[in-house]
Amino acid sequence: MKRPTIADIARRAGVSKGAVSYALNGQPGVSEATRQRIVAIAQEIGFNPNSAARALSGASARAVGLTLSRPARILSIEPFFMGLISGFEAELAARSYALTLQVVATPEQEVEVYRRWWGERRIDGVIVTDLRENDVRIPVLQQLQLPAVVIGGPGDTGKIAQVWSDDAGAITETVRYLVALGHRRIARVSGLPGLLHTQTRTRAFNDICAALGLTEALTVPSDYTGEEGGRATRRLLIGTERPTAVIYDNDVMAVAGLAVAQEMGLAVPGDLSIVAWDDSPLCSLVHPPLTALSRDIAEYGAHAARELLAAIDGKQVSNVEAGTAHLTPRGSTAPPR
Amino acid sequence: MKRPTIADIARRAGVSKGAVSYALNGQPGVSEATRQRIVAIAQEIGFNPNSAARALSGASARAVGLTLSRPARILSIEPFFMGLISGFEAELAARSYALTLQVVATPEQEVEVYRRWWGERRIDGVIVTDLRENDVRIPVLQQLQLPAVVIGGPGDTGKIAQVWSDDAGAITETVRYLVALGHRRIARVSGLPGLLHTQTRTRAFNDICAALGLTEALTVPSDYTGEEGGRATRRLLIGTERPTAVIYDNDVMAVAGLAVAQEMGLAVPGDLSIVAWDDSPLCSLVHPPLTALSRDIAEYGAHAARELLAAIDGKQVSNVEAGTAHLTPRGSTAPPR
DNA sequence: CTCCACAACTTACCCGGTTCAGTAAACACT
DNA sequence: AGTGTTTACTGAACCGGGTAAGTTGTGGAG
Repeated sequence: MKRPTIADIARRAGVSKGAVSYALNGQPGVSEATRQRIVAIAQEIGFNPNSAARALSGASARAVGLTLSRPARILSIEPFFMGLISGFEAELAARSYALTLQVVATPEQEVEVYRRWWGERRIDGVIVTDLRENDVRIPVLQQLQLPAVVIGGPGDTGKIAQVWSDDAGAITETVRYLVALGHRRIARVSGLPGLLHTQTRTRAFNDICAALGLTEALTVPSDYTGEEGGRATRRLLIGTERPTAVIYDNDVMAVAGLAVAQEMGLAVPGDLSIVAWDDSPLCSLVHPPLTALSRDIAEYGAHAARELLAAIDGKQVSNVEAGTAHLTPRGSTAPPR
Repeated sequence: MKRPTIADIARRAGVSKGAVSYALNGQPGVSEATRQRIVAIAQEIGFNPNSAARALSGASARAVGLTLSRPARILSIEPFFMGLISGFEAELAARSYALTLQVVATPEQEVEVYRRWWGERRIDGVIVTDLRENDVRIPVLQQLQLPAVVIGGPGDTGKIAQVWSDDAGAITETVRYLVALGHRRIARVSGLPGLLHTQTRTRAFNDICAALGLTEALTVPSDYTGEEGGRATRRLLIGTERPTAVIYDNDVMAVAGLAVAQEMGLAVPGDLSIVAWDDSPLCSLVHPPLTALSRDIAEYGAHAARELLAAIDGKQVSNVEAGTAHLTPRGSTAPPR
């Protein structure tokens, strides 16, 4: 089948290509009557502008890029990214931007992908996740002047917009809640230590524990996988002075931690309370259901997409906080025995 | 920053644009010495061909499309799709094709997206998941002559290539295994009944149960969500003649089913054996770990991507079976008490 | 020495939109 | 009536690659 072009429309409407272009883009330069006639013809023959031609003549590519830099085995089970993607999509589809995805292994590869995309003019902007300290991607994006939005700060990203949620506030609330229940030995199994938001959480965790006089606040670094989360939990629970509550940096590790506790014959929440960060259906469907730090991840993604589209439109955007995760108590937390 | 173009390379190399194009694409028409000089310059200035220009001049867009047609709440937790995406990516990245993603709500919307992508010349082909009976997408793809690969057959897709795994064989093996353990009352919680592979599984399940003389083989339709899976499980377990084993069509429902059993005071696997379809880390990290039907989903995706790229290259492709899921026994299956 | 074949290029047009400069007609204003 | 100004267009250049057709230059055969 042949794709209809504006030349086809122009011929049928008896006008020039230029007039068709003005009419379809809502530009001034054609009369209302002509515009309606042209739009009707476009509708009728099912016209869609060739995105390549459009991108080539200076306009935008109407696409944004997202790189995912976790190994496949983590990506497949981590609900966070799919939630994020759904959120992006809702916003992007509304403005008919496409989302281009690439799975990468390292930040260096990610930089390569950004350079390639930029050179290919394939995308108008990128969404950057998992901000690190002195992130190598930031200077590259600035150099290329590629519109971007960073998720996972707050951090130093210069003029690049950020969307973040108040992790410090959330963890503070959680520790206060556990202490109110009577817990004194609270541990934490964290995500990848290189990520900025992990560091933010760890700092806030240490601060609030110190403020409340908890001397044994311990953070065990992990990597978001269930296996590692389970191992970290086992290590925490074999000590003589085992914690009575553990906070996990994602839901997958929390579920794994729950399984380890059950396997070791500990009652949850009687012997051990568990809190998961990032609520997902996963938390509700295990037994007992997990107390979790909930936030609307899709909305978080939608927010980021809106900021990115604004940046692409040339609007100066600033750092935006997208809302704090709030504690959703379920069956996995209780006063210690 | 200005993007380098072939004109820049041509100027620096002292040749014409055409020569550069021939050199970079490995076409005859330039001497080996000139080619190497041109390639070196391209390398040096970090040249990437503008994908829009390339797509416009008749060549391919070097991108393929994937639509995901499940609600966000299912997508976020279902490990299958992320595994599939990782698999695609591995293959696509190797040939530097981009993956364009769109989340849709209905098959009709999906068709709209295909039409738009085709009109925009944004993609060279699409990957179709969740094949249905009399799928509305198939005739559209044939009409548009858009290269495609279908995942989730086997079904009637005319000339469009299919990649599928032998679900009937897998479920037969599973039922035989459970019967060998001594189970006689085996139930199944299925995925969306409209999907062709769900129907394939149901038919095979009924057939093998009949062949083995199991009269109470019951399939309860569900929708892949944990909530629905849990509800279906509860309905199965409140009867007087409750099943001693349940097979779930995905891991999420299986985990939910496990939680329901635990909540109802049933021991797994003592009172109830559980089998999950599609192994994911999720199955190993609950307690007890779930016996699952494993297949390499990423490889499944990679396979599909290879077929699609072949179809785009104009090679005639046929239906391919991508390997059967095999039973991985873990702690959730045992002889009934 | 002439002619031909072929390699190694160059030239020019194509793809399908966007956009700017130009133009003719309609209209307003003095 | 004559002079701007505005409206509604047209025509052509342009984006950056791909490629068919044309042009050189070189070497070998006769």
